[in-house]
Amino acid sequence: MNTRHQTSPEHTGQRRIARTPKSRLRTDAVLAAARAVFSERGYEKSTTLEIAQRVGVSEATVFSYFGSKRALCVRVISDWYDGISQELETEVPRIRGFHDQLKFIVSRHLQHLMRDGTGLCALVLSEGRRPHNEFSAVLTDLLRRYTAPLMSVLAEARAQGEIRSDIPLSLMRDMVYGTMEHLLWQGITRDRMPDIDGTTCKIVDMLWNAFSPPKTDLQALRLFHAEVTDALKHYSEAKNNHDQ
Amino acid sequence: MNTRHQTSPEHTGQRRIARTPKSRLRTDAVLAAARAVFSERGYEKSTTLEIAQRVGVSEATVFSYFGSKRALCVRVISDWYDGISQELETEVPRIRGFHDQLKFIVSRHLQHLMRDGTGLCALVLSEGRRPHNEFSAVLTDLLRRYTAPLMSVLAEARAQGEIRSDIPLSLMRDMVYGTMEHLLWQGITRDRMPDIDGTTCKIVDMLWNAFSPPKTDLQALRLFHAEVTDALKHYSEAKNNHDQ
Amino acid sequence: MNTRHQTSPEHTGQRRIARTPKSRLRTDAVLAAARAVFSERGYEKSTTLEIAQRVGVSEATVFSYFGSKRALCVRVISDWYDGISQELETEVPRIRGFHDQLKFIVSRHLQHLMRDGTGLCALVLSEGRRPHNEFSAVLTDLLRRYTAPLMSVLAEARAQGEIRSDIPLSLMRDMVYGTMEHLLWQGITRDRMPDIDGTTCKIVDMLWNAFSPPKTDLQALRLFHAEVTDALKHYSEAKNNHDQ
Amino acid sequence: MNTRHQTSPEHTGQRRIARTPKSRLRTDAVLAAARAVFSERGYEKSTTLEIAQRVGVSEATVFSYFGSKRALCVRVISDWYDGISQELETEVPRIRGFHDQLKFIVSRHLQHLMRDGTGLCALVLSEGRRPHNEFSAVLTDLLRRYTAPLMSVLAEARAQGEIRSDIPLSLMRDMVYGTMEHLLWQGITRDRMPDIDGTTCKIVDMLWNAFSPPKTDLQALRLFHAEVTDALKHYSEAKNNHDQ
DNA sequence: TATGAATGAGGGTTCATTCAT
DNA sequence: CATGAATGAACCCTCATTCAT
Repeated sequence: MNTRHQTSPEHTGQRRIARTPKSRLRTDAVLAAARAVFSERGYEKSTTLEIAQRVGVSEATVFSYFGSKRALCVRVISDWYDGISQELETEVPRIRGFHDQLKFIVSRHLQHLMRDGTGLCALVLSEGRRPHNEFSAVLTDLLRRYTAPLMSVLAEARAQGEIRSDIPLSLMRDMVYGTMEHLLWQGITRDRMPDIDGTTCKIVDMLWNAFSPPKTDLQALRLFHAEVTDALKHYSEAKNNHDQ
Repeated sequence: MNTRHQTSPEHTGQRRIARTPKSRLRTDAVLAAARAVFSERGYEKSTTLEIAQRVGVSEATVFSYFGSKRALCVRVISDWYDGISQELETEVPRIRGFHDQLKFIVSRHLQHLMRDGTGLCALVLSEGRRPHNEFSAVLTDLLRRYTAPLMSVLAEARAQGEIRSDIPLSLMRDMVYGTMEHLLWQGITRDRMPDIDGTTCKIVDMLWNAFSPPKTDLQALRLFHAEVTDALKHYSEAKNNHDQ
Repeated sequence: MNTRHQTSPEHTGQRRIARTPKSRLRTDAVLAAARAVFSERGYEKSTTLEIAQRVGVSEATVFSYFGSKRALCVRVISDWYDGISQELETEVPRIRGFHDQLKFIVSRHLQHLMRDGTGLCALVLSEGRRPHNEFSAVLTDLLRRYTAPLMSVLAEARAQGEIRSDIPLSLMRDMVYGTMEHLLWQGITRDRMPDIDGTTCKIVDMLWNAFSPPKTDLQALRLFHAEVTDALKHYSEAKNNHDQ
Repeated sequence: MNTRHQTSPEHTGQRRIARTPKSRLRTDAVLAAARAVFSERGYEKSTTLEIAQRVGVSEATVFSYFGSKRALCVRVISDWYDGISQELETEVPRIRGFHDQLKFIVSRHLQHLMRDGTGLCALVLSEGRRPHNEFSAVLTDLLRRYTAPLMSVLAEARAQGEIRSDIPLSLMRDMVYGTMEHLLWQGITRDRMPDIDGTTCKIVDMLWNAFSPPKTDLQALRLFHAEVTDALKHYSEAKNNHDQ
């Protein structure tokens, strides 16, 4: 949750605050409050004053730890991406088989998005994805890292012939993430979140079918079925004639 | 594009403005400017001043036509939903067959989202979907109407046994819309929009497979294949024995 | 006082306010208040709030007329320079003779600097002359225009042989303006301003002597004096001898 | 550079710091950093944080040595005045003759103002001369001491009849300092400083002429010339008559 | 002695909204 | 009907200064 990757300390606008254990607690407290406020109100409607008040410090203190409102929000979103990215990077490679890998990714994703309530989910999906906005520069990299594990899994599956080759991987990725995110949007809108396990299975099942190679053997079988049926018909007719 | 359904005049905050043809032109001009500005900047960063300036009127005039910035934005988003909803409601019933209906819906959806540039797409997907925000009440209904045609199509397909019955229709809807929207987000982020026709086909193909009933016939065929193969083996063995 | 030269309306950051006669009065009122506050406190210590309060309007109104504190101050300083520049440009060419031209320039300069109290003088001399500060760009041109009349006068005087040619004109200019400005600084510091007319005469007299060509005729006269004295001495000696 | 005259320790706000050799080094380091920062940014735009960082200590430490930002700046300016005042007080009395004394003062002044770059010059001339500002009280005395050597030289010259007596000495002082400072302002503004020696000679030459007593002897000479010429004419006429 | 940390007190600027004309 | 003008209410951010450790 705190392995800073792209944003070195200097770039966060942090000022005057050293790295003592005590200040570390404050940093986390501010981060938690910011996460909460941004989640509840969205970026624009959140105020640094409210964040400060929730921590029980002055606004100036917040600015000591994070040089600007924007930097604070970037950090909140970064941490979210860091969390799930790190988990996927660690766990996915240990899993064998495309089906289980996909299932793991979907499952964890739903968990993460739902864990901090609907608000953070909205923040990440909404504020974190506005085009040309102030965050894009930083977030582009985060997004790439975040989708990388799925892309690897898809690429390997394709190499193994486990998924169809007539569809760009990016479109498959869109289907995976899009389905989940839309599902969550609906949940957010209606304030009712779905059951994770059941939903995971259903989604993965659909995705599996969507990604499976064209059922050439199915068609072959149908052909075969027709031929055999035809053959048997002739055979039985012949036999009948013969027996008669 | 302008058949007002859910928002009666009072709710838009409209004041003092009669419904003369002239005022009608003004209304449309303001709406067009608002659509442009909101698309380019997002709701929070748009200003009523800029909207007024693009129309060439004063801010006060804008407020005469639409009582508040919020009402104006609601109207812009409503119109977008109205447009596509109306089109789907009219056209979809004329189409026969689940596959073509699905294809039509996907195709039109992509078209609409991409038509006014990435901005409006972002507005609808982002501003128009924030939880608990000022728009939710109105937009919930719009969303329902907007997804209704797809839900009908899915329901009928299920009734016909054309799609699997072990998955909630809402999850299928999430997969349809989610895939498209994620695809568009990516396009927005990278400022490069996909080719509509090709993408439509690919998406529909994947969805078709995802939604198809468990391949009971495939499995039946496999079973049949096994049986026939076995039978033929016995037959040929018997024949051999017989011939010998 | 209001012939805007370098700063076109758009560059002043003015917003929303048209050019009606009424708004013109407000503009002037704000300008007057700003001139007073900037004069009393200097740029950095002045607040837009105080300026607004002196006019009896809200801060926001001030920002409607002048887009920023800086623009307001630039305008105050510009107006000062405009005033004196315009006067000099109009009047100086009508005057014959280097001495009277110089006298006019010095006199008017002292008048202008002292008219609005010591404060504005300090503003112009201090804030308006900081190197590399936010105003420099605009003020460089103003300064040039402001010193141009003197430079012309000096150049012409030099062409006429009325002033010495072994000193750069720029150094003469420094002596003219420097003397006056230092004089005023002293007055500001001690809060006691000098009498204009008497001081003007004294300054001009010193400058006249400073700028006059090396007294070649004086030296010639000295030589002549020596020769004549010598001659007379011989003459009287000769006469004495003769008389004896 | 550090002979404290007017500011006793209490007035500088200095607190808690003893006068150990070590603390002395710190004091000097802080002073040097402050001089640099104030020079580069001007008083208002300088921050105690930046000063502290350049020394490599905490802001609190700076406040231990100098009780306030203001006190620190007063000290910087005081030191500058101390430096030049002390030099002038020591050296000027050793020089004989008004001309050389004036030349020395001008030369040293230009040197000092230009030595630390344009910044300190601007600080002293601009921040250090604002009316009614927080520094005035202290600086008035500094200024007096700083101008004293010149005033003495002028007073003596007047007593000797070497300079005209119809001009207040203060006005002469304004011309001396004003010329130099304006010259330097121009240099600062254009970021190009003049050559010291050549400029000194030219300035002193002009000042010399400006201050010289009214050329009563010139007029006497003219009168004398007229008389002698006349006398000679009569003489030659008489001689002619006599010879004929 | 030195400093990490906190903050009070503003500061400039923005903008949706109102209302008299 | 249209609008010029005014503004209340925030908002983000800065920084000299204090104080416990």
